[in-house]
Amino acid sequence: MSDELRRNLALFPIGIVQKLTELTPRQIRYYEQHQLIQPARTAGNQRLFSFNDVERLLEIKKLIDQGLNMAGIKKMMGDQAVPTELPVTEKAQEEAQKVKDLTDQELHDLLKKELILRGRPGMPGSLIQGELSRFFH
DNA sequence: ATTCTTACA
DNA sequence: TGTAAGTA
Repeated sequence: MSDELRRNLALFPIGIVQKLTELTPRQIRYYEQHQLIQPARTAGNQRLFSFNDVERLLEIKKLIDQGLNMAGIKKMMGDQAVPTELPVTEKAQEEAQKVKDLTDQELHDLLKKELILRGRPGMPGSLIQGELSRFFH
C-alpha cells in the first residue's frame, strides 16, 4: 500500500485526535467547519481522522498559537483540504479498530514516527520542527 | 462511555 | 471557545 494512501486512512476518532494534538473537540470541529480539514465519517456519523488530518491540525495549532485567525490560516495553508478516505476495505477497518486499544504512549510514538517519516526529504519542515519536540519527552 | 449537532452565557 | 442539552 502506498504511503499516500496509508496517511489518508480514516483511523482516529475525535477523542484520540484530542490527545494527539492537545486541541479541544470544539476547536477540531470548528476547523472542520472552516474546511481546514475534512475527516471521514462512519456509518454512525462519527468522525474518523487520518494521519494527514492530525498533521494538518498540528500545523493549524501552530498558526493559531502565532495569533492567526481562520482567514490567515486559510491563506497560509491554502483552503483545499483533501478529504480523508473512508475505511472501505476490511483491512482498513481492522486497523481503525486496533487504534482503540493502543495506549497514549503508543499513540504518541505512532504519530512521532509519522512526523519523522514525513520530515525526511525536505528541510526543517516548518511545522514538524516545533511540534516534534513535544513527542520527545 | 463517546461523539454529534445546535444554541447561547 | 466553553459548555449545556438531547441524541445516536
